[in-house]
Amino acid sequence: MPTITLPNGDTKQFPAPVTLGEIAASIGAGLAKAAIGARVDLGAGPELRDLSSVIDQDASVAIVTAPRPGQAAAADALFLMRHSAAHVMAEAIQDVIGKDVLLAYGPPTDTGFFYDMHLPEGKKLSSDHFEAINRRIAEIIKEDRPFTRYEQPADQALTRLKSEGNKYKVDNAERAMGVASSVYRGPRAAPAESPGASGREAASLSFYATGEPGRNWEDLCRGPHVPSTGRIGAACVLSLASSYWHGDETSDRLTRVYGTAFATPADLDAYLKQREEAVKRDHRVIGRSLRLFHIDEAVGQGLILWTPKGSIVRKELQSFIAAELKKQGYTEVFTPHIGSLDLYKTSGHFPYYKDSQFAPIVERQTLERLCEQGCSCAELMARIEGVSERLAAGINQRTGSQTIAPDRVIPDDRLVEGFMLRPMNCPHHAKIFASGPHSYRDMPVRLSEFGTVYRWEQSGELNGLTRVRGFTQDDAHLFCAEDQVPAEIQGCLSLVKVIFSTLGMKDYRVRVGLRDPDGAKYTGSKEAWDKAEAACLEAARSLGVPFSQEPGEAAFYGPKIDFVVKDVIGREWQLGTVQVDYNMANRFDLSYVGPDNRPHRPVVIHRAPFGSMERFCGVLIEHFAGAFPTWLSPEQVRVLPISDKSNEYAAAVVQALRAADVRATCDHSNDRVQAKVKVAADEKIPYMAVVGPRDAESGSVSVRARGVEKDLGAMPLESFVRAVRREIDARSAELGVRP
RNA sequence: GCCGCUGUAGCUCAGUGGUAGAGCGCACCCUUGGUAAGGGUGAGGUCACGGGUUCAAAUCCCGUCAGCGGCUCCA
Repeated sequence: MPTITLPNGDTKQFPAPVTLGEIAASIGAGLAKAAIGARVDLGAGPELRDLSSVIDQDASVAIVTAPRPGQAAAADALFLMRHSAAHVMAEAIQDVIGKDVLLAYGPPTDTGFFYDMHLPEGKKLSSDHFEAINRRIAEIIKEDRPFTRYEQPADQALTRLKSEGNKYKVDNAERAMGVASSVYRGPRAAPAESPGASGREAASLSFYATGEPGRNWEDLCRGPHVPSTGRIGAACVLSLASSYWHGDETSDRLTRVYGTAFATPADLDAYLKQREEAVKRDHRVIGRSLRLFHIDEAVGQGLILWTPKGSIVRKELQSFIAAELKKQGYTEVFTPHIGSLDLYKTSGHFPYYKDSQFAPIVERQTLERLCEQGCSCAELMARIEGVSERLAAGINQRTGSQTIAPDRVIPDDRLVEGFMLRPMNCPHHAKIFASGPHSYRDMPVRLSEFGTVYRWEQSGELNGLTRVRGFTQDDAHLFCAEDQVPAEIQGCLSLVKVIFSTLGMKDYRVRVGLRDPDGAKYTGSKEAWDKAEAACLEAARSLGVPFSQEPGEAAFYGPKIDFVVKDVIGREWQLGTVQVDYNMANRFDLSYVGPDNRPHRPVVIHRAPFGSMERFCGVLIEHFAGAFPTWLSPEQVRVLPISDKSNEYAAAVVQALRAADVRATCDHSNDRVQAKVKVAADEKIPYMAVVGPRDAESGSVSVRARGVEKDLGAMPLESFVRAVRREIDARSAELGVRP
């Protein structure tokens, strides 16, 4: 006698087990018609289920419906459609390419779905096949075949899958049954689930036929699905990529086919259009057309050349944050881009991350001498990577923990000294702190620097401004007494908030990176980590925005609070970051004198509200689609003389603007005004000042603001200059000059 | 780093074995025009780089480099 609780609190009693479809029908015919699945809570948390699923105990049930025309589809509905569309696409691909394509894993994602598959030797799938595949997808949807679920005892199902010769499905089934030996930490896009596991004990495996089992296409799958293919509004294949089986780079390489589905063809169309539009916002495209930055093969991969226009944007951002830092009592320092290898052995960067740093720089004479002595490459490496006895003893003594492997320690006279391009700024700042005595009265010491760092990123990871090999952090290190940590974290978070609110960036998420309980890469004591993690969580809670806690995302020296945004393609990038570090002070033996006249260890906070200037500017270009607010615009006003006859007055206008520290130029070309307007509009310049004989006579300018179809009319030059100046000073996000 | 795709003028791209092309941009000339492209002329190319096949290669093959999309990484 199941009692069903509906979302509005009503309850319904059924004399016998019922399907979710029957429950929908009992509520209303319209609902039954619109239903495509249901969200069910049997007491263990809500889960999505098929309409055919039988409920034989008390439960909360919310029917998931396909949206009415014009209504936005709910996440659950899209999930069901996309999960189902993955099956339809896989069937279509097998129809087009061949039945011998081995399917591996095909989950829904945030914006669609993908299916990983293994193509048999000699077979190829390329975008040339998309048209045929999409046609077949449309046919299958039109055929409106039911998604038919059936179950088989696990051992029987496994035998069958083995006979079909698809090792991926066999593997899926084994994992679903819980017999797999290794733990599957699924790809981030697709959280680990047990494909085909029908119950928690997985005594049986479930399959879905698109139509009639045994006759139509089918796939091992745990579900849930929409009732029939026709209930997938519209679906299409989008792109091809590659992936590793289980995300393991030593495992098989698979072909990943991305697709998406929407409730209606109109929604799908709108999505595809939006994707096209997004590409136009790509910072690499805008960066080239607006000449904001340049990457040159001859300079090197992932190395940014800031052109004059981009440099203005970056410089304005730096001045903006510098003013905020001054308010918070920071002091500025300058340090070199390179440091002794020993420094990074002390800080721990070299042993922990040597593979993601540029190779050490060793003096030429030393190398020549070693060559003459017949030193092998392997020997050289060992002697560079080794740690001196003195250094190892010091580090171990201070931290009390074994941070240097014994085989790393070699006699000082065998050691080859070198330098490194710095991967982080903190060691230099630590040495500045250590260079003089500090009283508790002077704490915290806040050292800031726009510090450029270099990291050896894998070539396949490089991406425009967002992932580079040399970048400048708006870095600072706060050396605090322990009881100052919470307030200082708050101060850092407020910087990030000022940046985001000034620039009108609302679409970000906050991530608290904690240590992975099984991870071995971390340095420092458990007690220190516990304290640091508690401080970060406390600060995140006070932020007033939702945040996620992510084990394994911590830095090797401490936990952190990150601000993450998405680019136009939907990829996530970490921008601002605040990291608590209880380790660096130990490693560098930093101290301050407390009120008790005894030395105390400071706690160090690393923070970079922009993160990296390169990445931030990349994201910012996309945020504004290149149309920067006036204060950030490389060119703020373009003066457009009607003809040569007005050149003299135009020059006077430019001069007046420049005198007020407004970035202005004049378009002297012999084009007509129409053309000059078009060019200035394409360059996304905030204001145009059209000047002709009439303006020269009255001392006015005819103003046109970006994004406004018509000109705003004439206004006195002086008031225009004043208005623009006021807008810049306010760092206004909007163009506000009006006559 | 791995898989796939791509690489032709400053930019966007056409050219599929037989003389290297277009539009935009650039230079110059005409035009002196009041708000999203007036007209003309011209310069500009080791067809990414290196090898191979061929009478002949931008085009076919191999390798390298770089870019793009993923994956894997990411202090």
